Amino acid sequence: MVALSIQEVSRHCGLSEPTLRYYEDIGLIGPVSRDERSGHRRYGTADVDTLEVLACLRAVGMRIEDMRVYLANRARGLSTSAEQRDLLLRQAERVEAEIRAKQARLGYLREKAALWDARHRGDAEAEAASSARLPLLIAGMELGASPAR
Amino acid sequence: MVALSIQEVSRHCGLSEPTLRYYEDIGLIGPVSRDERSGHRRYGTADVDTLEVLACLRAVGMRIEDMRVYLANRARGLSTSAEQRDLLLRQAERVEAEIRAKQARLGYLREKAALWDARHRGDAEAEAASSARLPLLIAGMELGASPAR
DNA sequence: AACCACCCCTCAAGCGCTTGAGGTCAACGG
DNA sequence: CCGTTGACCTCAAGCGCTTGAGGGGTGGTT
Repeated sequence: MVALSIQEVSRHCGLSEPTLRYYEDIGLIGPVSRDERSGHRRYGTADVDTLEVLACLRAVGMRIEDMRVYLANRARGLSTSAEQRDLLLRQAERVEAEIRAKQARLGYLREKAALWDARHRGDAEAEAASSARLPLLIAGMELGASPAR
Repeated sequence: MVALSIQEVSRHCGLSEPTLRYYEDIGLIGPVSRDERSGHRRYGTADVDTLEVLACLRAVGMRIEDMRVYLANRARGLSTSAEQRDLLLRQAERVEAEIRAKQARLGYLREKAALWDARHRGDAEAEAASSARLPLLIAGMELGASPAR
């Protein structure tokens, strides 16, 4: 039985140490066993496996409550496989929307930077051109879109 | 002098009503004038102009404190144009990194969905193939990357 | 006049972490 | 043997909103 420290687990699966503690606090994982004398967390293989999955789900922006559902389904095995698939596909759609939104925003940022650069250089013509392009970019953005999740 | 309601401004610039109130609370904008008898907020042209900019900056993930800097610089005019440009370009780089991270995560999600779908269909071969591809996708993700900002 | 539907208001709490303060334990060098 | 890292611990507060509770004002119907 391996018994990794919080730092090792953090590096391994890319979740910060506070996040690991937080996930334990809210009962997503664990309770994680402790080193008798120091009281430090020692993560076993099962914990790490679960955390790897959680890290990926989190990375794609899944909410905690959906993670709970996913883990519960996983524990129940095959019977829920269609549900698992749909949970993930819905999430994938959300991520795609976020990517599209971000690309639009990126265009805006770059144009706005060009505008200030033109001002900086005292290039009135370039400044006017940028100013003219900006409203189009704003129009291209889905305004209602969430900022970052 | 126009005097838009909070709902109108919200729709116009894509910030939620609570967010508009919040931005006023923390002094990013305003204080916004009020309708004498009802106490409702009435936004003027200057407010709306500022909010349009803020909506875009927020949409690209700029933090509140950077927005304050941006607005302060804007008020000071040309002298800070190079600074403005750099503030925006730094932000653009962050957004690009986020997009790359999200695309990697999307691939992971889709593969994981395929895995559960294979399980659902009882297709052991497809399941094994998906299982084999997943670790590569995980390896391709920048694990340390922030989930969404 | 009473009722309803809206729009707006102000708190207060929740979300999913991050950051920071303050303290313990274990191994190391001087 | 003492002092210093360094990794860990536990709160508590902060971030940037969102959500929800509890209420008021206005306008149009019955």
